[in-house]
Amino acid sequence: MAMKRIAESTVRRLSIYLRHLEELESRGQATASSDELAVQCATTSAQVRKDLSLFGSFGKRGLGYPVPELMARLREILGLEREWKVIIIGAGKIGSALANYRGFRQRGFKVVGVYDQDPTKVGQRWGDSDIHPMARLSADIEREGTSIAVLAIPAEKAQGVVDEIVTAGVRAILNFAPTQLTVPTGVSLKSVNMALELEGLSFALTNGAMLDQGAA
Amino acid sequence: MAMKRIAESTVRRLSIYLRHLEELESRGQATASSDELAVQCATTSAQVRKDLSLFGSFGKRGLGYPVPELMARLREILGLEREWKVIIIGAGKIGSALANYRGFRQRGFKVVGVYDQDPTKVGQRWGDSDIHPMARLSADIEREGTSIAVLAIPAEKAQGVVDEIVTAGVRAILNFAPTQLTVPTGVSLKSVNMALELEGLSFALTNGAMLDQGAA
DNA sequence: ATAAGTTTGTGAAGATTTTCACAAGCACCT
DNA sequence: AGGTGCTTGTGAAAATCTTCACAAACTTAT
Repeated sequence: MAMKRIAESTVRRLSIYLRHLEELESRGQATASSDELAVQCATTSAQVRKDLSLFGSFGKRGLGYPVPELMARLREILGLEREWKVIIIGAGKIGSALANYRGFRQRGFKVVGVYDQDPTKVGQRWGDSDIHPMARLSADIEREGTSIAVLAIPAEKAQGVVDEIVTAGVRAILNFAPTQLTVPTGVSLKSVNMALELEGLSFALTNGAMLDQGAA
Repeated sequence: MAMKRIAESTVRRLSIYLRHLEELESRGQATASSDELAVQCATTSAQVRKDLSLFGSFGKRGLGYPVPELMARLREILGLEREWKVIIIGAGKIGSALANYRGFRQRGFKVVGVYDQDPTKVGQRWGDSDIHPMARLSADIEREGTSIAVLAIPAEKAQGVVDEIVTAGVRAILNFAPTQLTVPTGVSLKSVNMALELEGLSFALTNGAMLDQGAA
Protein backbone atom coordinates (compact mmCIF):
# COMPACT_ATOMS: atom_id res chain seq x y z
CA MET A 1 0.00 0.00 0.00
CA ALA A 2 2.22 2.70 -1.34
CA MET A 3 -0.08 5.68 -0.66
CA LYS A 4 0.02 6.75 -4.27
CA ARG A 5 -2.26 9.47 -5.47
CA ILE A 6 -5.40 7.84 -6.81
CA ALA A 7 -7.01 9.29 -9.93
CA GLU A 8 -10.62 10.34 -9.88
CA SER A 9 -11.33 8.04 -12.82
CA THR A 10 -10.03 5.13 -10.78
CA VAL A 11 -12.30 5.92 -7.84
CA ARG A 12 -15.25 6.13 -10.17
CA ARG A 13 -14.48 2.71 -11.57
CA LEU A 14 -14.10 1.24 -8.08
CA SER A 15 -17.66 2.34 -7.35
CA ILE A 16 -18.84 0.73 -10.54
CA TYR A 17 -17.03 -2.51 -9.73
CA LEU A 18 -18.73 -2.56 -6.35
CA ARG A 19 -22.13 -2.05 -7.90
CA HIS A 20 -21.69 -4.99 -10.26
CA LEU A 21 -20.18 -7.17 -7.58
CA GLU A 22 -23.31 -6.64 -5.53
CA GLU A 23 -25.32 -8.02 -8.37
CA LEU A 24 -23.00 -10.98 -8.84
CA GLU A 25 -23.23 -11.73 -5.13
CA SER A 26 -27.01 -11.62 -5.16
CA ARG A 27 -26.87 -14.27 -7.87
CA GLY A 28 -24.70 -16.35 -5.58
CA GLN A 29 -21.52 -16.09 -7.58
CA ALA A 30 -18.49 -16.74 -5.38
CA THR A 31 -15.70 -15.45 -7.59
CA ALA A 32 -15.33 -13.07 -10.51
CA SER A 33 -12.44 -12.74 -12.93
CA SER A 34 -11.09 -9.38 -14.01
CA ASP A 35 -12.35 -10.13 -17.47
CA GLU A 36 -15.86 -10.84 -16.26
CA LEU A 37 -15.96 -7.60 -14.28
CA ALA A 38 -14.47 -5.70 -17.19
CA VAL A 39 -17.20 -6.79 -19.59
CA GLN A 40 -19.92 -5.77 -17.18
CA CYS A 41 -18.33 -2.45 -16.35
CA ALA A 42 -17.46 -1.55 -19.93
CA THR A 43 -13.72 -1.47 -19.40
CA THR A 44 -10.78 -3.84 -19.90
CA SER A 45 -9.49 -6.63 -17.73
CA ALA A 46 -6.09 -4.95 -17.50
CA GLN A 47 -7.75 -1.81 -16.21
CA VAL A 48 -9.63 -3.76 -13.55
CA ARG A 49 -6.49 -5.50 -12.35
CA LYS A 50 -4.46 -2.29 -12.37
CA ASP A 51 -7.14 -0.43 -10.42
CA LEU A 52 -7.39 -3.12 -7.79
CA SER A 53 -3.64 -3.64 -7.54
CA LEU A 54 -3.28 -0.03 -6.38
CA PHE A 55 -4.76 -1.12 -3.07
CA GLY A 56 -3.17 -4.51 -2.61
CA SER A 57 -3.57 -7.90 -4.23
CA PHE A 58 -6.66 -9.80 -3.28
CA GLY A 59 -7.24 -11.98 -6.28
CA LYS A 60 -6.38 -15.65 -6.66
CA ARG A 61 -4.50 -16.62 -9.78
CA GLY A 62 -6.28 -19.15 -11.89
CA LEU A 63 -9.54 -18.36 -10.17
CA GLY A 64 -10.30 -14.66 -10.00
CA TYR A 65 -11.44 -12.43 -7.16
CA PRO A 66 -13.55 -13.71 -4.28
CA VAL A 67 -16.75 -11.68 -4.56
CA PRO A 68 -17.59 -11.05 -0.89
CA GLU A 69 -14.02 -10.25 0.12
CA LEU A 70 -13.53 -7.88 -2.80
CA MET A 71 -16.78 -6.15 -1.97
CA ALA A 72 -15.75 -5.68 1.63
CA ARG A 73 -12.38 -4.33 0.57
CA LEU A 74 -13.93 -1.90 -1.92
CA ARG A 75 -16.38 -0.65 0.67
CA GLU A 76 -13.50 -0.09 3.03
CA ILE A 77 -11.45 1.75 0.40
CA LEU A 78 -14.40 3.92 -0.57
CA GLY A 79 -15.22 4.66 3.03
CA LEU A 80 -18.63 3.02 2.86
CA GLU A 81 -18.32 0.89 5.97
CA ARG A 82 -19.44 3.75 8.13
CA GLU A 83 -22.52 5.91 7.91
CA TRP A 84 -22.11 9.44 6.54
CA LYS A 85 -24.38 12.20 7.64
CA VAL A 86 -25.58 14.28 4.73
CA ILE A 87 -27.55 17.49 4.66
CA ILE A 88 -29.43 18.75 1.66
CA ILE A 89 -29.56 22.50 1.23
CA GLY A 90 -32.40 23.71 -0.95
CA ALA A 91 -35.86 22.16 -0.92
CA GLY A 92 -36.69 22.69 -4.58
CA LYS A 93 -37.20 19.98 -7.17
CA ILE A 94 -33.65 18.76 -7.13
CA GLY A 95 -33.43 18.79 -3.37
CA SER A 96 -36.63 16.83 -3.28
CA ALA A 97 -35.40 14.27 -5.76
CA LEU A 98 -32.27 13.78 -3.70
CA ALA A 99 -34.03 13.64 -0.34
CA ASN A 100 -36.22 10.82 -1.62
CA TYR A 101 -33.53 8.90 -3.46
CA ARG A 102 -33.24 5.50 -1.87
CA GLY A 103 -29.83 4.83 -3.34
CA PHE A 104 -28.23 7.15 -0.80
CA ARG A 105 -29.48 5.42 2.30
CA GLN A 106 -28.69 2.04 0.79
CA ARG A 107 -25.06 3.01 0.49
CA GLY A 108 -24.62 4.52 3.90
CA PHE A 109 -25.51 8.14 3.25
CA LYS A 110 -28.06 9.26 5.79
CA VAL A 111 -29.93 12.47 5.12
CA VAL A 112 -30.08 14.14 8.52
CA GLY A 113 -31.66 17.36 7.41
CA VAL A 114 -33.08 19.44 4.59
CA TYR A 115 -32.74 23.21 4.71
CA ASP A 116 -34.57 25.96 2.88
CA GLN A 117 -34.94 29.68 3.01
CA ASP A 118 -38.65 29.69 2.20
CA PRO A 119 -40.70 30.00 5.43
CA THR A 120 -43.67 28.23 3.83
CA LYS A 121 -41.55 25.12 3.29
CA VAL A 122 -39.93 25.08 6.70
CA GLY A 123 -41.58 22.58 9.00
CA GLN A 124 -42.83 20.29 6.25
CA ARG A 125 -41.82 16.68 6.52
CA TRP A 126 -39.91 15.17 3.62
CA GLY A 127 -39.11 11.51 3.60
CA ASP A 128 -37.22 10.89 6.79
CA SER A 129 -36.45 14.46 7.75
CA ASP A 130 -38.04 17.85 8.32
CA ILE A 131 -37.27 20.98 6.43
CA HIS A 132 -35.34 23.37 8.63
CA PRO A 133 -34.68 27.09 8.28
CA MET A 134 -31.32 28.18 6.95
CA ALA A 135 -30.62 29.99 10.20
CA ARG A 136 -30.15 26.63 11.89
CA LEU A 137 -27.58 25.41 9.38
CA SER A 138 -24.29 26.17 11.10
CA ALA A 139 -25.41 25.17 14.56
CA ASP A 140 -26.84 21.86 13.31
CA ILE A 141 -23.70 21.00 11.36
CA GLU A 142 -21.56 21.63 14.40
CA ARG A 143 -23.82 19.67 16.73
CA GLU A 144 -24.28 16.67 14.44
CA GLY A 145 -20.76 16.66 13.01
CA THR A 146 -22.10 16.52 9.49
CA SER A 147 -19.35 16.14 6.93
CA ILE A 148 -21.20 16.06 3.58
CA ALA A 149 -23.56 18.64 2.12
CA VAL A 150 -25.52 18.60 -1.10
CA LEU A 151 -26.17 22.02 -2.58
CA ALA A 152 -29.38 22.46 -4.55
CA ILE A 153 -29.92 26.20 -4.39
CA PRO A 154 -29.75 29.07 -6.88
CA ALA A 155 -26.32 29.93 -8.25
CA GLU A 156 -26.23 33.38 -6.66
CA LYS A 157 -26.56 32.01 -3.15
CA ALA A 158 -24.20 29.11 -3.55
CA GLN A 159 -20.79 30.55 -2.67
CA GLY A 160 -22.11 32.26 0.45
CA VAL A 161 -23.63 29.05 1.72
CA VAL A 162 -20.46 27.14 0.89
CA ASP A 163 -18.41 29.53 2.99
CA GLU A 164 -20.82 29.19 5.86
CA ILE A 165 -21.03 25.41 5.92
CA VAL A 166 -17.30 24.97 5.43
CA THR A 167 -16.69 27.17 8.43
CA ALA A 168 -19.18 25.08 10.36
CA GLY A 169 -17.28 21.90 9.55
CA VAL A 170 -18.53 20.42 6.28
CA ARG A 171 -15.65 18.78 4.45
CA ALA A 172 -17.28 17.56 1.23
CA ILE A 173 -19.80 19.21 -1.05
CA LEU A 174 -21.83 17.93 -3.95
CA ASN A 175 -22.93 20.99 -5.88
CA PHE A 176 -25.90 21.19 -8.26
CA ALA A 177 -25.88 24.96 -8.59
CA PRO A 178 -24.70 25.96 -12.06
CA THR A 179 -21.78 28.06 -10.91
CA GLN A 180 -18.09 27.85 -10.18
CA LEU A 181 -17.38 27.45 -6.49
CA THR A 182 -14.21 27.67 -4.50
CA VAL A 183 -13.43 25.78 -1.34
CA PRO A 184 -10.37 25.79 0.91
CA THR A 185 -7.74 23.08 0.61
CA GLY A 186 -8.84 19.96 2.39
CA VAL A 187 -12.47 20.34 1.41
CA SER A 188 -13.71 18.21 -1.50
CA LEU A 189 -16.06 19.58 -4.08
CA LYS A 190 -17.87 17.88 -6.92
CA SER A 191 -20.20 19.68 -9.23
CA VAL A 192 -22.96 18.35 -11.42
CA ASN A 193 -23.96 20.80 -14.10
CA MET A 194 -26.70 19.63 -16.37
CA ALA A 195 -26.37 22.45 -18.88
CA LEU A 196 -22.71 21.53 -19.27
CA GLU A 197 -23.60 17.93 -19.96
CA LEU A 198 -26.14 18.87 -22.58
CA GLU A 199 -23.61 21.12 -24.24
CA GLY A 200 -21.24 18.19 -24.40
CA LEU A 201 -23.92 16.26 -26.24
CA SER A 202 -24.55 19.20 -28.53
CA PHE A 203 -20.85 19.26 -29.39
CA ALA A 204 -20.85 15.56 -30.14
CA LEU A 205 -23.88 15.85 -32.36
CA THR A 206 -22.40 18.81 -34.18
CA ASN A 207 -18.91 17.47 -34.63
CA GLY A 208 -19.66 13.87 -35.31
CA ALA A 209 -17.18 11.29 -34.14
CA MET A 210 -14.58 13.81 -33.03
CA LEU A 211 -15.38 13.20 -29.40
CA ASP A 212 -14.53 10.45 -26.99
CA GLN A 213 -17.18 7.92 -26.25
CA GLY A 214 -18.62 9.20 -23.01
CA ALA A 215 -19.48 5.88 -21.47
CA ALA A 216 -21.87 5.37 -18.59
CA MET B 1 -8.38 23.06 -38.31
CA ALA B 2 -6.85 19.65 -38.36
CA MET B 3 -9.94 17.67 -37.32
CA LYS B 4 -8.15 16.20 -34.35
CA ARG B 5 -10.06 14.18 -31.83
CA ILE B 6 -11.18 16.53 -29.09
CA ALA B 7 -11.07 15.31 -25.49
CA GLU B 8 -14.17 15.41 -23.36
CA SER B 9 -12.32 17.48 -20.78
CA THR B 10 -11.60 20.08 -23.44
CA VAL B 11 -15.24 20.34 -24.47
CA ARG B 12 -16.23 20.77 -20.86
CA ARG B 13 -13.80 23.63 -20.48
CA LEU B 14 -15.04 25.28 -23.65
CA SER B 15 -18.50 25.40 -22.11
CA ILE B 16 -17.09 26.94 -18.99
CA TYR B 17 -15.17 29.54 -20.97
CA LEU B 18 -18.38 30.46 -22.75
CA ARG B 19 -20.23 30.86 -19.49
CA HIS B 20 -17.66 33.24 -18.09
CA LEU B 21 -17.37 35.15 -21.35
CA GLU B 22 -21.09 35.82 -21.16
CA GLU B 23 -20.57 37.42 -17.83
CA LEU B 24 -17.63 39.48 -19.04
CA GLU B 25 -19.68 40.67 -22.00
CA SER B 26 -22.58 41.70 -19.80
CA ARG B 27 -20.10 43.85 -17.93
CA GLY B 28 -19.11 45.41 -21.21
CA GLN B 29 -15.62 43.99 -21.38
CA ALA B 30 -14.37 43.93 -24.97
CA THR B 31 -11.39 41.62 -24.65
CA ALA B 32 -10.19 38.92 -22.28
CA SER B 33 -6.72 37.47 -21.93
CA SER B 34 -6.09 33.78 -21.53
CA ASP B 35 -4.86 34.48 -18.06
CA GLU B 36 -7.99 36.36 -17.08
CA LEU B 37 -10.19 33.55 -18.35
CA ALA B 38 -8.01 30.97 -16.66
CA VAL B 39 -8.36 32.56 -13.25
CA GLN B 40 -12.13 32.69 -13.54
CA CYS B 41 -12.41 29.16 -14.85
CA ALA B 42 -9.98 27.67 -12.35
CA THR B 43 -7.46 26.48 -14.91
CA THR B 44 -4.21 27.80 -16.41
CA SER B 45 -3.61 30.28 -19.18
CA ALA B 46 -1.65 27.69 -21.15
CA GLN B 47 -4.62 25.36 -20.96
CA VAL B 48 -6.97 28.04 -22.23
CA ARG B 49 -4.73 28.88 -25.16
CA LYS B 50 -4.18 25.23 -26.03
CA ASP B 51 -7.89 24.49 -25.91
CA LEU B 52 -8.76 27.40 -28.15
CA SER B 53 -5.89 26.78 -30.54
CA LEU B 54 -7.38 23.39 -31.37
CA PHE B 55 -10.06 25.21 -33.31
CA GLY B 56 -8.06 28.01 -34.89
CA SER B 57 -6.41 31.15 -33.66
CA PHE B 58 -8.72 34.00 -32.84
CA GLY B 59 -6.77 35.91 -30.24
CA LYS B 60 -4.77 39.06 -30.76
CA ARG B 61 -1.26 39.06 -29.36
CA GLY B 62 -0.65 41.76 -26.87
CA LEU B 63 -4.35 42.22 -26.32
CA GLY B 64 -6.16 38.95 -25.69
CA TYR B 65 -9.33 37.50 -27.17
CA PRO B 66 -12.18 39.67 -28.42
CA VAL B 67 -15.07 38.68 -26.19
CA PRO B 68 -18.01 38.77 -28.62
CA GLU B 69 -16.12 37.02 -31.41
CA LEU B 70 -14.82 34.32 -29.12
CA MET B 71 -18.30 33.74 -27.76
CA ALA B 72 -19.72 33.39 -31.24
CA ARG B 73 -16.97 30.97 -32.19
CA LEU B 74 -17.47 28.88 -29.06
CA ARG B 75 -21.21 28.72 -29.64
CA GLU B 76 -20.53 27.56 -33.16
CA ILE B 77 -18.03 24.92 -32.03
CA LEU B 78 -20.38 23.65 -29.35
CA GLY B 79 -23.30 23.56 -31.74
CA LEU B 80 -25.29 26.12 -29.79
CA GLU B 81 -26.19 28.37 -32.70
CA ARG B 82 -29.16 26.21 -33.53
CA GLU B 83 -32.04 25.08 -31.38
CA TRP B 84 -32.00 21.49 -30.16
CA LYS B 85 -35.22 19.65 -29.50
CA VAL B 86 -35.07 17.74 -26.24
CA ILE B 87 -37.51 15.29 -24.75
CA ILE B 88 -37.59 14.34 -21.11
CA ILE B 89 -38.57 10.80 -20.31
CA GLY B 90 -39.85 10.28 -16.80
CA ALA B 91 -42.03 12.79 -14.97
CA GLY B 92 -40.72 12.18 -11.48
CA LYS B 93 -38.82 14.63 -9.35
CA ILE B 94 -35.75 14.74 -11.55
CA GLY B 95 -37.76 15.02 -14.73
CA SER B 96 -39.67 17.85 -13.13
CA ALA B 97 -36.53 19.68 -12.07
CA LEU B 98 -35.19 19.39 -15.59
CA ALA B 99 -38.41 20.40 -17.31
CA ASN B 100 -38.48 23.60 -15.29
CA TYR B 101 -34.81 24.43 -15.53
CA ARG B 102 -34.47 27.73 -17.32
CA GLY B 103 -30.83 27.18 -18.15
CA PHE B 104 -31.78 24.75 -20.89
CA ARG B 105 -33.97 27.08 -22.88
CA GLN B 106 -31.48 29.89 -22.43
CA ARG B 107 -28.84 27.85 -24.15
CA GLY B 108 -30.90 26.62 -27.04
CA PHE B 109 -32.30 23.40 -25.66
CA LYS B 110 -36.05 23.35 -26.15
CA VAL B 111 -38.05 20.80 -24.23
CA VAL B 112 -40.64 19.63 -26.74
CA GLY B 113 -42.18 16.92 -24.62
CA VAL B 114 -42.25 15.10 -21.31
CA TYR B 115 -43.22 11.43 -21.23
CA ASP B 116 -44.39 9.17 -18.45
CA GLN B 117 -45.87 5.78 -17.99
CA ASP B 118 -48.24 6.82 -15.21
CA PRO B 119 -51.74 7.46 -16.62
CA THR B 120 -52.54 9.87 -13.79
CA LYS B 121 -49.67 12.14 -14.86
CA VAL B 122 -50.40 12.02 -18.58
CA GLY B 123 -52.21 15.13 -19.73
CA GLN B 124 -50.90 17.40 -16.99
CA ARG B 125 -49.18 20.55 -18.15
CA TRP B 126 -45.63 21.11 -17.00
CA GLY B 127 -43.92 24.35 -17.81
CA ASP B 128 -44.10 24.67 -21.56
CA SER B 129 -45.14 21.15 -22.43
CA ASP B 130 -47.71 18.48 -21.66
CA ILE B 131 -46.96 15.08 -20.27
CA HIS B 132 -47.49 12.46 -22.94
CA PRO B 133 -47.91 8.71 -22.67
CA MET B 134 -44.91 6.52 -23.40
CA ALA B 135 -46.81 4.93 -26.27
CA ARG B 136 -46.40 8.13 -28.26
CA LEU B 137 -42.63 8.26 -27.80
CA SER B 138 -41.36 6.72 -31.01
CA ALA B 139 -43.89 8.36 -33.27
CA ASP B 140 -43.25 11.79 -31.76
CA ILE B 141 -39.48 11.48 -32.07
CA GLU B 142 -39.79 10.53 -35.71
CA ARG B 143 -42.25 13.29 -36.49
CA GLU B 144 -40.37 16.05 -34.66
CA GLY B 145 -36.89 14.89 -35.53
CA THR B 146 -35.84 15.04 -31.89
CA SER B 147 -32.16 14.31 -31.43
CA ILE B 148 -31.62 14.62 -27.68
CA ALA B 149 -33.36 12.73 -24.87
CA VAL B 150 -32.99 13.03 -21.12
CA LEU B 151 -33.68 9.83 -19.21
CA ALA B 152 -35.11 10.20 -15.73
CA ILE B 153 -36.74 6.83 -15.19
CA PRO B 154 -36.05 3.81 -12.98
CA ALA B 155 -32.93 1.83 -13.77
CA GLU B 156 -34.82 -1.31 -14.77
CA LYS B 157 -36.68 0.42 -17.56
CA ALA B 158 -33.76 2.43 -18.87
CA GLN B 159 -32.12 0.13 -21.42
CA GLY B 160 -35.41 -0.79 -23.02
CA VAL B 161 -36.34 2.84 -23.49
CA VAL B 162 -32.88 3.61 -24.84
CA ASP B 163 -33.24 0.94 -27.48
CA GLU B 164 -36.63 2.27 -28.46
CA ILE B 165 -35.67 5.94 -28.75
CA VAL B 166 -32.42 5.18 -30.55
CA THR B 167 -34.35 3.20 -33.11
CA ALA B 168 -36.72 6.13 -33.46
CA GLY B 169 -33.84 8.47 -34.21
CA VAL B 170 -32.47 9.94 -30.97
CA ARG B 171 -28.73 10.45 -31.29
CA ALA B 172 -27.76 11.77 -27.86
CA ILE B 173 -28.87 10.73 -24.39
CA LEU B 174 -28.35 12.27 -20.99
CA ASN B 175 -29.00 9.52 -18.49
CA PHE B 176 -29.95 9.97 -14.85
CA ALA B 177 -30.89 6.35 -14.23
CA PRO B 178 -28.28 4.72 -11.98
CA THR B 179 -27.37 1.94 -14.38
CA GLN B 180 -24.91 1.09 -17.11
CA LEU B 181 -26.37 1.64 -20.55
CA THR B 182 -25.18 0.67 -23.99
CA VAL B 183 -25.83 2.55 -27.19
CA PRO B 184 -24.82 1.85 -30.78
CA THR B 185 -21.81 3.60 -32.31
CA GLY B 186 -22.72 7.07 -33.43
CA VAL B 187 -25.04 7.69 -30.51
CA SER B 188 -23.67 9.79 -27.65
CA LEU B 189 -24.39 8.93 -24.05
CA LYS B 190 -23.62 10.83 -20.87
CA SER B 191 -24.60 9.58 -17.48
CA VAL B 192 -25.04 11.44 -14.24
CA ASN B 193 -25.00 9.15 -11.24
CA MET B 194 -25.44 10.89 -7.93
CA ALA B 195 -24.61 7.89 -5.80
CA LEU B 196 -21.32 7.60 -7.66
CA GLU B 197 -20.50 11.22 -6.96
CA LEU B 198 -21.23 10.84 -3.28
CA GLU B 199 -19.02 7.78 -3.14
CA GLY B 200 -16.24 9.82 -4.67
CA LEU B 201 -16.64 12.29 -1.84
CA SER B 202 -16.68 9.48 0.68
CA PHE B 203 -13.41 8.22 -0.73
CA ALA B 204 -11.86 11.67 -0.53
CA LEU B 205 -12.98 12.09 3.08
CA THR B 206 -11.68 8.66 3.99
CA ASN B 207 -8.38 8.81 2.21
CA GLY B 208 -7.44 12.40 2.83
CA ALA B 209 -5.44 14.19 0.21
CA MET B 210 -4.87 11.12 -1.92
CA LEU B 211 -7.38 12.27 -4.47
CA ASP B 212 -7.31 14.89 -7.20
CA GLN B 213 -9.00 18.14 -6.47
CA GLY B 214 -12.34 17.70 -8.18
CA ALA B 215 -12.85 21.26 -9.27
CA ALA B 216 -16.16 22.68 -10.29
C1' DA C 1 1.93 -36.17 -9.12
C1' DT C 2 2.02 -34.26 -13.26
C1' DA C 3 0.22 -31.75 -16.98
C1' DA C 4 -2.95 -28.53 -18.98
C1' DG C 5 -5.55 -24.55 -18.62
C1' DT C 6 -6.74 -20.09 -16.22
C1' DT C 7 -6.02 -15.79 -14.18
C1' DT C 8 -3.49 -12.50 -11.45
C1' DG C 9 -0.06 -8.83 -10.70
C1' DT C 10 2.99 -5.76 -12.79
C1' DG C 11 6.91 -3.71 -15.25
C1' DA C 12 7.27 -1.60 -19.66
C1' DA C 13 5.31 0.53 -23.64
C1' DG C 14 1.98 3.44 -25.59
C1' DA C 15 -1.38 7.08 -25.64
C1' DT C 16 -3.26 11.09 -23.98
C1' DT C 17 -3.40 15.33 -21.48
C1' DT C 18 -1.28 19.11 -19.23
C1' DT C 19 2.40 22.24 -18.45
C1' DC C 20 6.46 24.76 -19.85
C1' DA C 21 8.82 28.18 -22.19
C1' DC C 22 9.73 31.20 -25.76
C1' DA C 23 9.63 33.27 -30.45
C1' DA C 24 6.51 36.13 -32.91
C1' DG C 25 3.02 39.63 -33.10
C1' DC C 26 0.36 43.48 -31.68
C1' DA C 27 -0.84 47.82 -29.01
C1' DC C 28 0.49 51.78 -26.87
C1' DC C 29 3.53 55.45 -25.63
C1' DT C 30 6.93 58.86 -26.60
C1' DA D 1 9.20 55.47 -36.15
C1' DG D 2 11.10 52.99 -32.73
C1' DG D 3 11.01 51.04 -28.25
C1' DT D 4 8.56 48.80 -24.45
C1' DG D 5 5.34 45.77 -22.50
C1' DC D 6 1.88 42.28 -23.02
C1' DT D 7 -0.17 38.26 -24.88
C1' DT D 8 -0.80 34.64 -28.22
C1' DG D 9 0.26 30.27 -30.50
C1' DT D 10 2.84 26.19 -30.27
C1' DG D 11 6.59 22.82 -30.34
C1' DA D 12 8.73 20.20 -26.73
C1' DA D 13 8.85 18.31 -22.13
C1' DA D 14 6.52 16.48 -18.31
C1' DA D 15 2.94 14.19 -16.14
C1' DT D 16 -0.79 11.17 -16.15
C1' DC D 17 -3.52 7.40 -17.59
C1' DT D 18 -4.31 3.13 -20.26
C1' DT D 19 -2.93 -0.93 -22.63
C1' DC D 20 0.25 -4.67 -23.50
C1' DA D 21 2.33 -8.82 -22.55
C1' DC D 22 4.18 -12.29 -19.80
C1' DA D 23 6.13 -14.73 -15.71
C1' DA D 24 4.29 -16.56 -11.58
C1' DA D 25 0.71 -18.88 -9.19
C1' DC D 26 -3.32 -21.30 -8.62
C1' DT D 27 -7.12 -24.87 -9.99
C1' DT D 28 -8.74 -28.80 -12.10
C1' DA D 29 -8.42 -33.06 -14.54
C1' DT D 30 -6.24 -37.25 -15.18
